[in-house]
Amino acid sequence: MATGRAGEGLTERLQVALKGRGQRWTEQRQIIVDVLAASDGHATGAELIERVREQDPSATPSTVYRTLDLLEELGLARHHHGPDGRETYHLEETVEHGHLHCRGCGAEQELDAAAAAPILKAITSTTGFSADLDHLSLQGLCAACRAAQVS
Amino acid sequence: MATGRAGEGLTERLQVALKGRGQRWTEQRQIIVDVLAASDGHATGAELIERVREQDPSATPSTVYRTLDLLEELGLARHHHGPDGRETYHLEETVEHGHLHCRGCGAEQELDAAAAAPILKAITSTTGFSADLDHLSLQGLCAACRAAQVS
DNA sequence: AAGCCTATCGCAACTCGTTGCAATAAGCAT
DNA sequence: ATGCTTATTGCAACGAGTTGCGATAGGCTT
Repeated sequence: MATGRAGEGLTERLQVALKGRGQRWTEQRQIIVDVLAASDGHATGAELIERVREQDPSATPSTVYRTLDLLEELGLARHHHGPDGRETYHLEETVEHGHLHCRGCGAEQELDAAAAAPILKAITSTTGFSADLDHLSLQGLCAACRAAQVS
Repeated sequence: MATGRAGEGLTERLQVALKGRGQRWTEQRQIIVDVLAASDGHATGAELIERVREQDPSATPSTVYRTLDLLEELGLARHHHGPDGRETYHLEETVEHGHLHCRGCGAEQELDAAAAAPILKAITSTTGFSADLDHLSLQGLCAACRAAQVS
């Protein structure tokens, strides 16, 4: 985890996928993928840019965001929006998961596929809608804060 | 519907609530509330600013956003983030509801409290988390798109 | 090895939203 | 009505993210 260097398999998969679409493998993209791999968990766009810049000061926001979009198209990365609307990215390697933001204590907990299954099922059965777990970002009160609010 | 003028009761409620907090009732705020009331359904921050400007060209983004925040504190308005992270506001008068964005056809459907109940219950029972319906903004595939995707 | 096509990059300008600060004005007390 | 306190406004600068465009450079062809 968080090796600081994308696994060889990952880089190769990318090169092949890009070539197949007539797209190119560049040093910049290597760096961005590495940074993303090193930021296991989540990172905002701004954070990623900052870290990429440490390795290549000439990198610009547009390039980073465009690469991030590309990685999403390839199904390699995902992004979701936090409660403030800011973007957060993570590698697809990371298990697909949802997010729960507590507006009481500000804590953020993850929601893995197993825990989410009953929820997604409830959504489908009441609305016919099949929701993407990765975009499931809820805000509310966690159990602890609800207990504390008995007041 | 969409009267273009906030109901008298609404304005009065606001004035009282503000006074109670040592805050002030201003022409700007009247305009913003009116615009919000006229935009039945939802409107992005930028849209609201534009409409407010039609009535008062001297209004600035900061004022509008600050007023919107205030209205939320008072429980009079709500905002949520669309799939692109942009903000969308609506009056609290509007029934509390969630949102479902279909990534297939781009349609957006609302999720009323009754339909959401089983979902919220599932969330609470599997995570102990009590989610806010108004921040429930899901992305996925609607029934129609899923059917069309049988491919 | 040289050349060509075009994907990618960096720049600059722009949109949406936020924040600090000084000037204005709302609403209370006199 | 006059003055005082301070909430609110407008401005200007900033942070995050996006987009158009000319310049660079990747990688295939010859």
